[in-house]
Amino acid sequence: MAEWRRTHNCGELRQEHAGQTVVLNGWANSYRAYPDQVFVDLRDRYGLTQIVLESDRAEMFAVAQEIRDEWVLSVRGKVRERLPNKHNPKLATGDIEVLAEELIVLNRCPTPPFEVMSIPLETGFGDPELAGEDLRLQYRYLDLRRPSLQRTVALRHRLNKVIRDYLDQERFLEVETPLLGRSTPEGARDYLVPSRVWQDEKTGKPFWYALPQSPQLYKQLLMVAGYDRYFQIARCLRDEDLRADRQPEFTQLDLEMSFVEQNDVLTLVERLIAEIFQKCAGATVPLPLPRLPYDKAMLQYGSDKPDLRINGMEIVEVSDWAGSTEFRVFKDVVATGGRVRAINMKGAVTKFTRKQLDDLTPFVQQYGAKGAAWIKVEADKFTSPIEKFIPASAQMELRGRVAAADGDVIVFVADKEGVVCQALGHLRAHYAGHVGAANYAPGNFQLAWVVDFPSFIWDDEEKRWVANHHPFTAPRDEDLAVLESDPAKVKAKAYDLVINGYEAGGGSIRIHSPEVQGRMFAMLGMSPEQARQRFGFLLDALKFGAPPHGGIALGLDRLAMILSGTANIRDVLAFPKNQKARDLMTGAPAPVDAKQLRELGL
RNA sequence: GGGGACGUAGCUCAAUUGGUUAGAGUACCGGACUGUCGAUCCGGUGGUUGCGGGUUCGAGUCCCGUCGUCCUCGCCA
Repeated sequence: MAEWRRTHNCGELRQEHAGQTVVLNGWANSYRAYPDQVFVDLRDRYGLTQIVLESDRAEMFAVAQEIRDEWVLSVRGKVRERLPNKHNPKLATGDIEVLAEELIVLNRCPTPPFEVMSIPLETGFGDPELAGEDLRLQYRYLDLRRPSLQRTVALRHRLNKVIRDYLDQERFLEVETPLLGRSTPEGARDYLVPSRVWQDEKTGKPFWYALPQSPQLYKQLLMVAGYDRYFQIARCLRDEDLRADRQPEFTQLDLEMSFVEQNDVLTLVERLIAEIFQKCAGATVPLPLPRLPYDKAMLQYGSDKPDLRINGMEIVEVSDWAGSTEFRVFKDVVATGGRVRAINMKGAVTKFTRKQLDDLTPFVQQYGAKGAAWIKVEADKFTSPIEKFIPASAQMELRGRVAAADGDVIVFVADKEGVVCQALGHLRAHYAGHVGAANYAPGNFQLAWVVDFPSFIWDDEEKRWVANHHPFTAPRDEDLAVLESDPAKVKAKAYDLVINGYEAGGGSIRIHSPEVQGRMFAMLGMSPEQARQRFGFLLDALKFGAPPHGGIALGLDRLAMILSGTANIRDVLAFPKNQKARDLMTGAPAPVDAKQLRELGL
């Protein structure tokens, strides 16, 4: 058989190669057939090159006429400059073409279930008439041929490489930790793996491994072991319901450092982040990143991951004002310890119909609020269903409080504080684009650290304090004194990296003192025995000389989403699962043989 | 577990809001064409309107159930 292996790829030939004999391999991206000529655009990862096959080679030409989309071809031929006026500026290789002298069909392809690509790579990012996502997931290997997916796969590679290069330079060691571990009670549901070897003697049921929700425990053990700078690009698994930005298995950059305080971690990581944005998106991120206290984020933006691309539209506390109006809903909420807060949507009067204003109520009801009140601020009056409950003096005061000008729309939510935050936070994020308050231009990245998270949150159902982050997160030194007496006031040495409204990562300084760790477990309602049973090995390790340490985990899938400008996490994974955690290509999860189950005692 | 949207030709969509034989683009098949490049032109094949039931003289359209996909609340750090 003739030599068919490529000498060049489909994206690299230029005028300077004219006259050379080359061999190209690739997929037929499209074909255009004439009686005496067939044009084929040959595609690989690197680009498209036009092949011309002519009828003077009768045997070859007969085959060429059969070529259809996605056939795999090898073409030997001579590079030549295209005829005058026949250059194609849409193609990087558009100044040349390859006149085929020999054609080898490496593989035929049936008509694909959907059109892979009819548009040249360089002409646009969006693929027109993209087939349904479930169909594309079923034939993922075809979908992955599309340039936009090839770009994100390449981006993931680059992201990983930038991370490894940077952390290597910073003396970090990449260490792998087990996939098969022990289930721990806190946090998300585990994916479980039965043990064939270890079974309960009485029942014959297997014991279980758990797949890691994160390498959290291991990285702390590595710190105890003296590996003072560790990282891992680690797969994590959580058996919870999915969202557009969540997969059952996902990838974190997990890192941990010894002998550091919070600011050491933030400084090192934000330099890494700036490097990532520079090298993966060509974007310059100014350092240091803003540090935004959690309380301020919740008050102003109603979210612990605010989208800072939104200008203004900040939430204003008006509970005291609301209590002085005649509006019953406001008065009752304030009287029962709730909050009334407002957002001023600048210039929004002309942007909302009456119906759209009334639709604010069902919108906030998604988040548990009873409704949203609104006021149109016009020349010298308020227009609103609740206008009659607001005396003139209160109207004047409100204008000042929310800096209202004519043409603005003020929106209120009155409820328990948590509900108000969530409702107004989502309202702000949802309507910012509508009222033109946001700059969502591609390449606009707004990053910040959110710091000073509460250590504990009160679980109303279980009537106890639960760890906001996890039970190993260190409280701030100055809050240790009130750990037991006023837990609501205790802030943690915990931090989240927030980018464009996404939580891109989070971490904390860990407790390294067994004494403090004991107090923490006690606060969480865990007896020493229970704590020992659940985390005994870690508590033992901490006793054996644990250094002060802390770290962070960055969600690399989300980071890749942000860098590539997609809102769909499946776009940045080679082989994603769908929203019900199914792999539509392989059919997983699937039943297994009875024999396998018997061996496992199931 | 709850809420919402969607499901029509291989693919992407339409069908005047319950009315005759369900259309278009693309793909595919055949033909025409000496340079195309999202080729063009002519012709053709292709439909259990996701599935099951119901209402009606009549259902792609309305109702109930079910399956699937996406978004979302709960959940998840």
